[in-house]
Amino acid sequence: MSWTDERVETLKRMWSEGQSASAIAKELGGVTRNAVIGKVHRLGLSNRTEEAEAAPAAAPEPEKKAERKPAPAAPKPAPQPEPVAAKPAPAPEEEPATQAAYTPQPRRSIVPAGQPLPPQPSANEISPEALASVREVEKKSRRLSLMELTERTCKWPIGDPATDKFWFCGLPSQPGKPYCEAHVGVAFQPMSSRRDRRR
DNA sequence: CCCTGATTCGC
DNA sequence: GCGAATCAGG
Repeated sequence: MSWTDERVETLKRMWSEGQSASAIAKELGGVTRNAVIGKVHRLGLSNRTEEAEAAPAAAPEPEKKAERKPAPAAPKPAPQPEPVAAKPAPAPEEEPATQAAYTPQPRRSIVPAGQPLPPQPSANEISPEALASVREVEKKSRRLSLMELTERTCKWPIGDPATDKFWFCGLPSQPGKPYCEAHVGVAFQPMSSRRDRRR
């Protein structure tokens, strides 16, 4: 794999979004996180640190001349490294909901950058045995927060996202699966047993 | 142990 | 320029 314009673009975008090098590498495919990090540095967009400059000191960097790329040939719209444009990416954080006001928020999908996910153990039609099993697992859950999830942690949501009583299972997930063994069981039910389940 | 980014350096 | 190996952390 080589760094085509498109791939570099994806890299830049994801990096600026705060995605981790490994996540980017996985997205791109064909490269390791090392490759991504190396590229990031070569591109000079290492510092994810831009803003955060409310300090009194005016000129933080009396740079030399105001040299700018004259853009030799390509009259591109100049996607140059904007000085202080990118915003810190408003984290999709939910207010802890001070057990008082319970604003029925239209639960938006709360999920990293991954593509799969949003299950919803709620109003499902699962066998009582399976449910009991899940309950049992929930007691052992690591209660991870969104930020703590990785490719190897179970992403089964537990609790109500609208309250602070919400977390993810977090137990070791099955290789290649988003959930732990127990949750894989209830998440991926064969059509056969699923069908015909009377209401 | 899982993960993160940073750096080095042979290619 | 590239990225594996390595380093330095959390």
